[in-house]
Amino acid sequence: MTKRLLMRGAEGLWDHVEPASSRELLLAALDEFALHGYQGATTRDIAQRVGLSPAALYVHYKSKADLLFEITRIGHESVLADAKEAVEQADEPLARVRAFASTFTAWHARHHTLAHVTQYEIDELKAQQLREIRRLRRKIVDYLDELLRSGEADGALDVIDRPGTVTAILSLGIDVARWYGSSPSPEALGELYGELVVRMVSPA
Amino acid sequence: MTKRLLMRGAEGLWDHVEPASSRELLLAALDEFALHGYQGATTRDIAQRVGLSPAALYVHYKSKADLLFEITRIGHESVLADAKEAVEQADEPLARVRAFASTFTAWHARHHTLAHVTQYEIDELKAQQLREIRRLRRKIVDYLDELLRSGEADGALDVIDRPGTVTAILSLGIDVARWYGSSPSPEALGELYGELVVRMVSPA
Amino acid sequence: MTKRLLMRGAEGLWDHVEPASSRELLLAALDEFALHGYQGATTRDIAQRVGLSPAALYVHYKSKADLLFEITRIGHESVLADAKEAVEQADEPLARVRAFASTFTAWHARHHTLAHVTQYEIDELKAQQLREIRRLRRKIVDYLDELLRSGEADGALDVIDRPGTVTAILSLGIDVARWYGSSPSPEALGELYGELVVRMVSPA
Amino acid sequence: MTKRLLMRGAEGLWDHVEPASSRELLLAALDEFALHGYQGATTRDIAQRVGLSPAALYVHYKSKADLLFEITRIGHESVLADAKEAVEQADEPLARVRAFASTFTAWHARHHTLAHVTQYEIDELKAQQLREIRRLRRKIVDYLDELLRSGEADGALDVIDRPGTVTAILSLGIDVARWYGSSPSPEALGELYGELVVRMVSPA
DNA sequence: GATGAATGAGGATTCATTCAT
DNA sequence: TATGAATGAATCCTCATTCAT
Repeated sequence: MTKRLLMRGAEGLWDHVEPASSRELLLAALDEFALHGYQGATTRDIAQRVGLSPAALYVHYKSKADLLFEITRIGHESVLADAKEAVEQADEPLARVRAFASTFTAWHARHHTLAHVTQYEIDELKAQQLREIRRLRRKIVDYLDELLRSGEADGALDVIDRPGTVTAILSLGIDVARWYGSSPSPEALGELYGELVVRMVSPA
Repeated sequence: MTKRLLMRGAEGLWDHVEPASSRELLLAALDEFALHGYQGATTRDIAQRVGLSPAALYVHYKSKADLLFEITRIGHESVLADAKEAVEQADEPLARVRAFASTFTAWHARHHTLAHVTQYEIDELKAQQLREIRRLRRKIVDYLDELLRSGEADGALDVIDRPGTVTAILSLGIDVARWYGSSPSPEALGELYGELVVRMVSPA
Repeated sequence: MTKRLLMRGAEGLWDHVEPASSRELLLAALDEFALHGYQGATTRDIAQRVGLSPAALYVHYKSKADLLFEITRIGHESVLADAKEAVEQADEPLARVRAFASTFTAWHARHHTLAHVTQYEIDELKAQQLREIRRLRRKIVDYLDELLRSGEADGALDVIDRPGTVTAILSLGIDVARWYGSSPSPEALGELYGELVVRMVSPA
Repeated sequence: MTKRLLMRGAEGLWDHVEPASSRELLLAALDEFALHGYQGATTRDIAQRVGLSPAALYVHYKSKADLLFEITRIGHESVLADAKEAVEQADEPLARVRAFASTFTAWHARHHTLAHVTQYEIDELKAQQLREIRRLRRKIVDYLDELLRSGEADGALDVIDRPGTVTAILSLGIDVARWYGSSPSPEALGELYGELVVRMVSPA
């Protein structure tokens, strides 16, 4: 079952999207959004990537924005699942923070295409969908915030400014999506950033 | 004269753009790009913001992409100038790194509109202009890298992975442009991030 | 069946263009090009003539230049077919030259709108398409050249300067497209020019 | 005085246009019109060719169409002058027709750039100017017509269809402007076409 | 004479989306 | 499910021309 959880967070990210045409269109949209940005991507090119006519897209999705919504929803759920799972395997507060930071970072490297869209294109969503995405986002912030808070309470962590530190830790991971190409490996990068974050919150 | 330097990097960012219409168009473009993204911004709206006809834009700039280029060029030059000036006022390696991180961060908060465009829209530039912007970008990376290197040589810094740490420090600052609205103050945020970065590179 | 051949070269010029909208757009473009020149014609007016939106044009053709290409291709193929067919019905060299000249001339009068575009707008084509049109053009030149050459060999014709005479004969026909309105009848004009050309190449 | 006439018709075609800027603009317009057609040519490019601002053009000419008018007027006057002068130096009807044809043809080769504009762009003129140009054109037609008529009366010429033959002779010359590049020499081409025309109108 | 700045009126083309089939 | 044909609205950009200086 550990395996199943891992897959949900990582490999099997798209398996549940049915039928195949829907899934293929979603993946094509992801690539096009990552390549040209949401505005720069065209429904024509997305459909063409899958070998369908532009009209076929509307059989599966109500609009171009719907594609973006599905993608960012899956993205946000996936990071959170990955991070939670990693955190739960550690006991010590410091280890838990390290687990969060390195997994969160590694996710952004491993899925940098998805991460890019997930993090930088959400402003293109319409109000209703944007609200739903923001709810997922807040869940991530709250989860990390609680991690720090309980560690502080313990005396196991020395946090200067909790909200500010939360933002900083997330920034380190998110910004990876801006520059990551293929190296260093997601794992190596995650490890390094985990250590940097540990230093940020370790008592002197 | 300190004042003059400060102005070059910060307040007087646009004063040298002449004539007035050129400057106003540049500022209007900046706002529109920040609001809707480069692709989403229209030349009509940019011109309208200044009270000129759409055609007037082309009296001053060869294309929409040219506006973006000018903006990002000014942006990159401004951060680097700001950061350098702050660093030069500190003596100790640790203090210099702190100066860099806090100034770099504060710049991204203070000029978050400009910073947003500068950091997230450069992919829309054509090859030639992109190359020039990348040159400026490398200058910033190299400058910080040298700061860490010389501190390490001194024994004043403990850097785990220099290139990785350079990226992390820059990420902290750059990502501010993604989320910053109006608080905390650029100075406060800079101070916090400066301290976090100091912890990242302080010897145990 | 003679009738069928005649139609291929003349009446049925556009029948094979499918679907109807494509054909109608092509004919509308022909009229607009003839009326205002290629540059002066607008895609808006072309579409409007057919009762379609400007965008509809791009469902059927990649660009305005594509319309011009199709028109000139059909034009060139049609003259050559007409001329060849007429020539093949004559036996004597002099009669064959007369057949060519009168048919070539009559074609330019009968289809003077098409002829105008075919002869005077090809410079607006892009390199690749221009090359293809020039290939067709050379076929016509070569065909007439061979007609004169074999007649000379026979001793049936007295040609002063073969390439120059070829050019002159073609010029007589082509220039018709510049001035022709509605009279004299294509047939009458063809007959006259046939006779003039016969005089040009008859032995004393 | 022969010299003066020659110059009026040929070399000194533009000398009388004053001041220099006016003349240079006219020549620049000629080149641009020949290169891109009247519609395709831009006032910007015309002015740039002379090193002036686009606005300068309007100091010298009322509009782009005015430039075209001046050019075509000069062109028409020049051919007619050339042809008349040549005809007047011959005595025999046949020789006079030959002189007309060869000179008219040679002019179109020698001044093929000017000839192109003169012959193919007049439709772009506004009614008033078009009328004036047509008047000049009719003068040429009438002159040639009278040449044939008097030759016929003499019995020196055998003309099948006078108006048709007039058109044919003019066509031979005019069409040169469509294809002429740099060879054969204007004189050689004129000689050939003169001979072809002589054959057209010689008694058996 | 000459020009820098400005503009009104388009111009070709693109695009998300619809709908009858 | 899928698509060919169609479109309304927009987009960037161009151009002949004007006018205050």
